[in-house]
Amino acid sequence: MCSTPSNSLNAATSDECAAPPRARTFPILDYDLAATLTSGQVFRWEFQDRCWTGVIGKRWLRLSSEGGSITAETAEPVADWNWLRDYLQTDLDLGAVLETFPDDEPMRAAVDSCRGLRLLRQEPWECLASFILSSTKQIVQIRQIVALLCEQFGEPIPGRPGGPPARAFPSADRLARASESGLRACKMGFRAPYLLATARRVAEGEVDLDRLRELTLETARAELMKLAGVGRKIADCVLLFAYGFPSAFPVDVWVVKAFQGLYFPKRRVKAARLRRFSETHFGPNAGYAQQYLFHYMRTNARRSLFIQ
DNA sequence: CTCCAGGCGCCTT
DNA sequence: AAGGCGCATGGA
Repeated sequence: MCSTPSNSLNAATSDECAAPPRARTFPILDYDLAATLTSGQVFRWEFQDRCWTGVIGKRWLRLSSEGGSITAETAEPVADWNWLRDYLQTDLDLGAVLETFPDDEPMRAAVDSCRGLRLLRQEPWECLASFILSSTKQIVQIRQIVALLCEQFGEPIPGRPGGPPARAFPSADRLARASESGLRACKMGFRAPYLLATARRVAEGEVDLDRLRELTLETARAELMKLAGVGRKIADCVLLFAYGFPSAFPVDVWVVKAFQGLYFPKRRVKAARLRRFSETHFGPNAGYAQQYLFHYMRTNARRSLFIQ
């Protein structure tokens, strides 16, 4: 795979009782890795040498997709791969999710254009911090800010074999000890005080991100929205991308634009109304449907189907 | 040059 | 409750 000698996987599987492998292949159908990693739910993956290179927790890795499988290669041996299975959500029955989508023209177009788009299950702090940085920014700029933040504050971890160290996403503890000007140096502008205040509250334990898993969607959302720089939209992104609440439905400018022309062609529609509409129209996996529409709007549609 | 970007917080009505 | 505006920064 990738640009490395391709014997790592074979060596690992043929050499029983040896050290844990550095590579692992997951058989999976209907998984569009490129769409998934570029669809604006996550901001650190880079495509180079026909592989996707990124960091999950404190592990550097690269992913490649061929036919009916995804192959992962890490910097160091891994005994238990459940962390990656969970992140990629490889056990999810995507077909069952797609079946719950409404059978209307825009939904069909969105699914047809990127069947295999998935939702990841991200680490909550990284997801929360990244989306605090996302407001009124284009995805390319969010990626740049996050990259600078990781370079500046992230813990060095083993990277590509023979290459420089990679960086973990900086912890809340570390960012809580940063200065506002230090954060502004990462080009995040007016978002710096928001990120700093939220990092401090998480670091102090005033908000326990792990505990949110046990709450209802509404209660978890209310907890997130107590944090600086976290409104309804960013809270819903975290609830969907990190906690896996399937009905969390982030409404952003793209979703407003898409729905405006489709379902509310006459009057100007507000985000609150779109959220209520989404609860009934898109079914139990409304969040998943939203991600398909969002990605479709950003890539294929532009101003063809939705905007006359 | 202007316009706008996966918004939020705060200030007016 | 609902609408308007400023906030940094950089693509398009």
